[in-house]
Amino acid sequence: MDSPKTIDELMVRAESMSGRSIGEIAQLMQIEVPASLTRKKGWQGQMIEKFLGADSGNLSQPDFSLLDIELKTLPIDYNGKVLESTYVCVLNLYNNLDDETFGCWQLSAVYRKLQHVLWVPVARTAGQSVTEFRVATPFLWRPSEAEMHLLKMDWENAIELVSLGKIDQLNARDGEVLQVRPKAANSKVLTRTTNRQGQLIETLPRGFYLRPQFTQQILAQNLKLS
DNA sequence: GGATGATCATCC
DNA sequence: GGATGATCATCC
Repeated sequence: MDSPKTIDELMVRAESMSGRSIGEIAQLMQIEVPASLTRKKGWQGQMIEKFLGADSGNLSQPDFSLLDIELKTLPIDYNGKVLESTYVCVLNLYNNLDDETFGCWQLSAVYRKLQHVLWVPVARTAGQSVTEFRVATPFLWRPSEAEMHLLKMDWENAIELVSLGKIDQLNARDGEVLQVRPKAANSKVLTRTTNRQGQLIETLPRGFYLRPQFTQQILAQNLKLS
């Protein structure tokens, strides 16, 4: 599918998925559905990207580059409860002190990606096959000033610890809405960072994630509007 | 039962 | 390894 040229075009495509099962959408695209997501964790998100014509691949930029919109699928149950946190992007641990943009929120990948998001909630229940998962109502979201402030606070706190070489003090308990958790193939993967003395060391790669309570509120706001 | 830390697939 | 896409699995 070509990349959509306008927001309207994107939303028409997104809305065409509403109420359809994953099996139906996969069939339209002639893609085989895995029996389980255990070994295909990103499969659903990538299928929906393809269906909507996302064009960024694995570049570090919003999925729809022309529109500057990021796509996120959101796993929910049939009561509308958010089931998982939402991965945003990697946390750059290699803080080059010469890089004055390192601590700049508005230049960060988190800001860039979250300033405009197309959420595609997908409902599922335990024991259900992936084919039976069902797309709920996709919606566009821009963080409110208050939401943006919360994100910025959490982001700045994380970045400050990294800048000080205190990545070891940063864990998933930090951050009101945006947290930092491991993001790697396994716990033995290493990436470069610096310690308190500014020496180069290696540590586990981390990523930024939105807490489920936060995305739950985003979902609730949208339900009120529709 | 929810949250934290661990892990899986793919592309380059 | 590092980016994309995330969910799994264990702990508390």
